[in-house]
Amino acid sequence: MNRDEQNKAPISKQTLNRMPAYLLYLKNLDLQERQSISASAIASDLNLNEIQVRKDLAAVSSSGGKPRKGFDIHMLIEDIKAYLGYDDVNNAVIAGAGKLGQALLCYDGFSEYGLNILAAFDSDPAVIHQSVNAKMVYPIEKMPEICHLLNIQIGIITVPAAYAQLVCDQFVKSGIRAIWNFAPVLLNVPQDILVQNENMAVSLAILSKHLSVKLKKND
Amino acid sequence: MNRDEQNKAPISKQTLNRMPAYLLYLKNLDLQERQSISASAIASDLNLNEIQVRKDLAAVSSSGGKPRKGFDIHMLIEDIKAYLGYDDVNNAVIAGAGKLGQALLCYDGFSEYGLNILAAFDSDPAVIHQSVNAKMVYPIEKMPEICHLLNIQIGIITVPAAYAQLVCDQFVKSGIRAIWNFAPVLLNVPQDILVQNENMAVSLAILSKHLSVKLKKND
DNA sequence: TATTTATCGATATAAATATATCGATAAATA
DNA sequence: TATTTATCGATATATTTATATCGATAAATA
Ligand SMILES: NC(=O)c1ccc[n+]([C@@H]2O[C@H](COP(=O)([O-])OP(=O)(O)OC[C@H]3O[C@@H](n4cnc5c(N)ncnc54)[C@H](O)[C@@H]3O)[C@@H](O)[C@H]2O)c1
Ligand SMILES: NC(=O)c1ccc[n+]([C@@H]2O[C@H](COP(=O)([O-])OP(=O)(O)OC[C@H]3O[C@@H](n4cnc5c(N)ncnc54)[C@H](O)[C@@H]3O)[C@@H](O)[C@H]2O)c1
Repeated sequence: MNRDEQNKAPISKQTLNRMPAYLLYLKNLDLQERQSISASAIASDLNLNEIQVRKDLAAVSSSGGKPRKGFDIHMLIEDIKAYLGYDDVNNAVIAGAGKLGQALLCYDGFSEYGLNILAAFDSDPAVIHQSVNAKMVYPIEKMPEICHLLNIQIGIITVPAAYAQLVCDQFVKSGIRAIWNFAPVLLNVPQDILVQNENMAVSLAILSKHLSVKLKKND
Repeated sequence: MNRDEQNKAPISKQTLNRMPAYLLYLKNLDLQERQSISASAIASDLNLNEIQVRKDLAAVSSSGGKPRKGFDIHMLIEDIKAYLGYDDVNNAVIAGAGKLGQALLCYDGFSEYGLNILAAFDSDPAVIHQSVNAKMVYPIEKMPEICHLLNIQIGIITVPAAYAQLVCDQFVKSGIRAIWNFAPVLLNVPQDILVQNENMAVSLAILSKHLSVKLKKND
């Protein structure tokens, strides 16, 4: 049990958003070379404010940092993983074994984050009953049965936009509790189901704004 | 020229993040059925605060809303697109024509956001000199030449994590001004280059936290 | 035409988040 | 061992973001 679960205030959304970056940074440090690191050093490397980093880390660290040394890297990694829930394995399935769906099926890196993709569903006879990266693609009609059987928590949507709501409804009926949506659609779900949109549109807007500002300065 | 460019304060980051959702929502409205919509109605449909929506829209709308009617849907769509920079076309290339890179190459939806992917680069002889969705995959060595030739602004990184920094450096040398990075790596770039990370880890952390909280409540 | 009303936009307040200050302390150094 | 110092963590302040209040107004209704 970490300090958060014991007595600390819930962690802010912004802090949560920064956590994966800290984790990535810490994992790339050479543990042979050093065992601990200060919030100041992390802040400097990640171009963040030093106090912000210190507060973020204090919020998840189980043991705290030490003056003149900082935080124990290994413990901090474990604390962040535990906080982010990467230690809890969640079963997931994909709806839509097309280009993107297959890329996700083939990616083994998700296990790092506790995501365990077990199977996929599709409506196209050309892909069903085949396996992709040792994961079966089932006909979409089998979704309720298989989801209940495998105790699936997360449904991943990679069907064309036009079918996303339909497939979403099927997921809800199949007992999933969260949806990871890659289709450019705003999904309607019951209150207790979480929809996490992977919205590339936001990234593209930020890129586009950066470029247009730069262009203007050069004018 | 919209009101922002004329005289208004710069728009907040949070407002920018919500814009793509407004745009998607507005695009799905039936223009035959209705020509205008109120901030209150949008807020209700998107589960957002009404005042927040009104302020967000006021920040980008060129003409403002009218009492009892709201905002003109068509104009609002155009205003948001212009604000997000989706009207400005930016040329891009992909480094890494593997599973994910090819999915991106095949996706034609990016043109909606002003992203124009022209070609890809790879080091694997099995994929180079082939075309994917009518876009050529060139040997990675040709990157500087082709990027300069095609006036590429954005470099998309879909190589394995271990090669991401290397490829990133090549992009910088090739004169790109922004990077869209899908590899789980924190890239080092010069000050004036923007790195936009497509960090699926954040989504997975949010999903995981949602599920773990739910589980606890049921205990 | 007068009245009502939904909605806007401006201004005010509240909440969340970021940054600054400073005393305490563990490790390094003299 | 005494002194210095980098860093922490607590508390304070500033900034950003979200929400509330309210008068003005264009459209609907009487
Ligand atoms: N490819 C990308 O890079 C990319 C990027 C961003 C977003 N997206 C979104 O992801 C989704 C998938 O994109 P894609 O490029 O993989 O498309 P795709 O056409 O390659 O794959 C879609 C798959 O969904 C299946 N399908 C269609 N209707 C179905 C249904 N009712 N039930 C089950 N399966 C069904 C199809 O048979 C196909 O295999 C789209 O919504 C797209 O907008 C894709
Ligand atoms: N596939 C996914 O769903 C997914 C999801 C999230 C993140 N990612 C990340 O995206 C990246 C690509 O994933 P993928 O599944 O497409 O991998 P992949 O192995 O299918 O593709 C990688 C491609 O990069 C090429 N490559 C390797 N080194 C290169 C170099 N030095 N120069 C040019 N090309 C080079 C390879 O030849 C290959 O074609 C990885 O960093 C991965 O972590 C992938």
